[in-house]
Order: sequence, then C-alpha cells, then structure tokens
Amino acid sequence: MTTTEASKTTSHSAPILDSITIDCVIFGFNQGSLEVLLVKHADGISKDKWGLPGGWIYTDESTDDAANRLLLALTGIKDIYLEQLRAFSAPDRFPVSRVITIGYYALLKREDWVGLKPGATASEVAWFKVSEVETLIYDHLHILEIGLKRLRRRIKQEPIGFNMLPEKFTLLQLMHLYEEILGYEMDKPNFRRKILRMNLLTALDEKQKDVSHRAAKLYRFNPEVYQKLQQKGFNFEF
Amino acid sequence: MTTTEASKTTSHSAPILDSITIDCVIFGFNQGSLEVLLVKHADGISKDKWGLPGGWIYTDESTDDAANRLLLALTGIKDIYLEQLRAFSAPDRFPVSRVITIGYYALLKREDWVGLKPGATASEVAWFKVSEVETLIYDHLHILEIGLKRLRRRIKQEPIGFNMLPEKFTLLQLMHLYEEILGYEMDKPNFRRKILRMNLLTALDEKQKDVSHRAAKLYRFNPEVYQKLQQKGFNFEF
DNA sequence: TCAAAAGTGTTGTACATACACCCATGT
DNA sequence: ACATGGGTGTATGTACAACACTTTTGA
Repeated sequence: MTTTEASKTTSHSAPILDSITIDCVIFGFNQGSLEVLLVKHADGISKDKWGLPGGWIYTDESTDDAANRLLLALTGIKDIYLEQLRAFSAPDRFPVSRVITIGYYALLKREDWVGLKPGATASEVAWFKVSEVETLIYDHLHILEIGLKRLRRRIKQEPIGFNMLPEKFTLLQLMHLYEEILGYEMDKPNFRRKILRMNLLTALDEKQKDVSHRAAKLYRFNPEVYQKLQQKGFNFEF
Repeated sequence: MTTTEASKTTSHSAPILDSITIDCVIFGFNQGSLEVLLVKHADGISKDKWGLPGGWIYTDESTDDAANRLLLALTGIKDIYLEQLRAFSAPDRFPVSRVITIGYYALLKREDWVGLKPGATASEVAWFKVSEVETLIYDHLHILEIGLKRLRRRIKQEPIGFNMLPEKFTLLQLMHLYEEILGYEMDKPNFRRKILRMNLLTALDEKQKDVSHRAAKLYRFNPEVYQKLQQKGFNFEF
C-alpha cells in the first residue's frame, strides 16, 4: 500500500478519515549499513519521487492498527517492531490540502524481507542507506531524521536492536549494529562484557559457519528474561 | 479555552480541522506535590466532569502552535515548556464521533499561575495532586499517565525540572522535585555534588529568607551553559 | 605461517553509595 | 538548648575505558 496524501483512493470499502495519514520509517540493517525502505510514487503530484510508505486510516481502527496494516500489506510480515514517533502538522507540509500525518518507525529483520509482497500496489520499493538519502517528498526527510533520532535514543535505553538482526547472531554483529546506528566505534572486549553481564542473551550450542576465521558463538535475545528484569527495576543502558 | 470534543464551537472565525483535537497535561509543583491543571466541562455530554484542557486546531497553524495558543488562553503565560506526547487514536476514545487527539504536556512555574485568565471561557479550573486523580473524561486519564511517564523519563535525561521551580531555588527544593516525580528518596550530599558537578547551575549571592533554620544558598539554572555542553557531547543524566 | 576475528586479563580512574559529622539560625 | 535543614568529608565498591594479550580457524 503506497497510498499517500497524493491519492486518497483505496481498494478497501471501509470509510477513511480525511486530513490524517500515517507515514512509516522502516529501518533495516544490511552489510554493516543502516537502511530505510522507501517507495516510489506512481502518480499524483509527487510522481516518480521517493518517499516514506504511508496511507490512510480507517474509521474503525487506531493509528497503530493502521500502521500495522500498512506494514503487513507492504512486507507481508506480521508482528513488526513498531513505535509511534509523533504527529507532523506543519500547515504547509502537504501542498494540496491540509493533512496531518502520524509518523511511525519500524524495525525489520532483513532476512524476513522477501521483496515486494505479491499483489501490493506499489510501483517501486527499495532499500536505501540512511546516510545517502538526501531528498524525499513533502516533509518525509524530516520524519526520517526524527525517526533516526528516536532510534538512536531508544537503542541506548531498550534492547530493541535485536529486531534488526537474525534470530541467531554473534556479539560482534550486535556491536557493529550499535556502532552504525550510534555513529561511533566501540571497544570489543568491553562491549562483550557489558552486554553479557545483563544476562539478556542466551548462548547457543552453535557457532558461525563458513567464515574464514575462528567461528564465533551464536546468541539469541531472551525477551522473557528482559521482562522479568524490568519488573525488578532493571534498566537497560548503553 | 476549554473547548473539547464535546463542543466544536469557537469564538474565532478561522476554520478548524474536524476529527483532530489537542489535549494538554499541564504539570506544576506545589508544596512538595506534583499537580496537574484540570478543567470542568460546562456543557456537552461530559457536563460537570473534569478533564484535560484542550481544543481544536486552526487550518493555518501547526499542533504546536495550537497547543501554545490554548495554553496562553488558559493561563495568560507565554513561552511555557511544551512537548508533544503523541497521537491518541482509539476508535472509541470519544463517544460522539471519530476524533483523534494530539496529546501534549507542559511544565508550569506555579508562581506564574495567577488563576484563570480574565475572559477565558472555562467554567472552572483547578489544580489537583496527580496522585489523587482517579477519573477523567474520555481517555484523559490515559493521556495523563503517558504524560507522567514521559515526564519521569525526560527529567532523568534533560534538565527540565527547573521549569516547575521559581527562577531562584535551593538545591533541596530541586531534590524534592526529583523525589516527588521519580517516586523515591535521594541522598542529599550526593545529590548536591552530582548536580553541582555538571556546572549547569549559577550560584547566586543570595540566600533564602524567612526560614526558621539556616538559610540555603539560591541557584539559577543556566540554559546557555547547557547548550554549550550539549554541543560538546555532554549528556545530562540522573 | 599469516591474517582475521574470537575471546580473556589487567589496571587506573571516575563516580555512585552510604553514612558520619559539623554549621547556621530561628524558637 | 534544641530542632531543622544546610553543607562538607570520607571510605567502599562497582563499572567503565584503554589496551595488552592469547586462542582458534581457514587460506
């Protein structure tokens, strides 16, 4: 669903709210780079320009529901990590009419992404390195920046980075994710100790394969442990 | 301006957006207690019930502008600390029609509050201890909770507590503010050292007056220093 | 045997915590 | 004199940063 403010038509028959939309910053981590999923608009005033995926809100759903529906339609994946950023409401943000958009950001495991879902109406969808995105339609670049800012803050306070990694990962992969998002280098020994001391990771009886060096142990994030620790007042922090 | 979803009428002639409102959690600190400013609805389906102050958005203003306008109308004060919480959008949150509200929270110096501004249309306005608020109209209790949660997180990460204290304050007043908001007791000597070490406070050549014990030194928050430190990568943290 | 990453050990420093204690002032 | 908060000092532990070092494995 690449519907944006430019085209209010929808394939559903449910009534929609006018003057409010959803826009979503979808982050992924690929080959050491933080990426964002963008769609190319097929028609409307922003034809052939890239922007964030978005759409309208049905009258019987919350914005969270709407964002989840849009994500499912675009990726075919359920249960994506999703958090609302905020409302973006500059009066001139959309040139055609007065539309306020609710921004979201989502974290995707790139292994789950299998290309555009069959049947989706998007004309073109692609991943871009966040550092190389320079222009987007409307205020979408601003929304992307706010999303990135939020991601940087969140990843220091909550263990959400795992949502962009495979189920099984090495400590160095995790560290590289942190380095890429936060924009600075870390010390490997210290990173290991710090993350392991939190007891959020389960060490697996499994190692990397097909690497041309000593194979690293694989770990899995343990959400149950995190929930228990949280209740005891534990605070994740990096 | 106590207009809420219940009455769309406005004294202004500017057109407004339907189906979107603003609601604002206004915090204050008084005699050791965290308080919130509520309004009593004069008419509509929620007559005689307390709720958050709120209103509609004009087509030529952002939600930030609208929130500031509403705050000015309600309090007569400009330049109030204000931050957007997020959109609240449950389909059934407002019983009469489908309305999404953008929640804000604001921090007020109680010394600036001089009662209801003359000419305001509110029937009744009052401060309530946050800990004693039990029911509010619509989903306003939920918005209050989210606002409180946000305040608790923010006050640990940014020096915003000063917005609820007089210009000149003592270190113990500041500590009591932190204790009240965060819900736990702190160690006086350690609190002093920690906050002073950050260099965000300017010690004044002035002391408390009319206290029945040794008068404490007064301090003032220095926003310029904070901005400079921020640029150097300094991170406020409690 | 070399490269590359995995993984362990050590040390200094900074800061949080806990608590003992003295100071100033009004009643 | 004593209550009340103002304010300083000090010992202990923990955590982090920096960096040296050993281990494992494929090429």
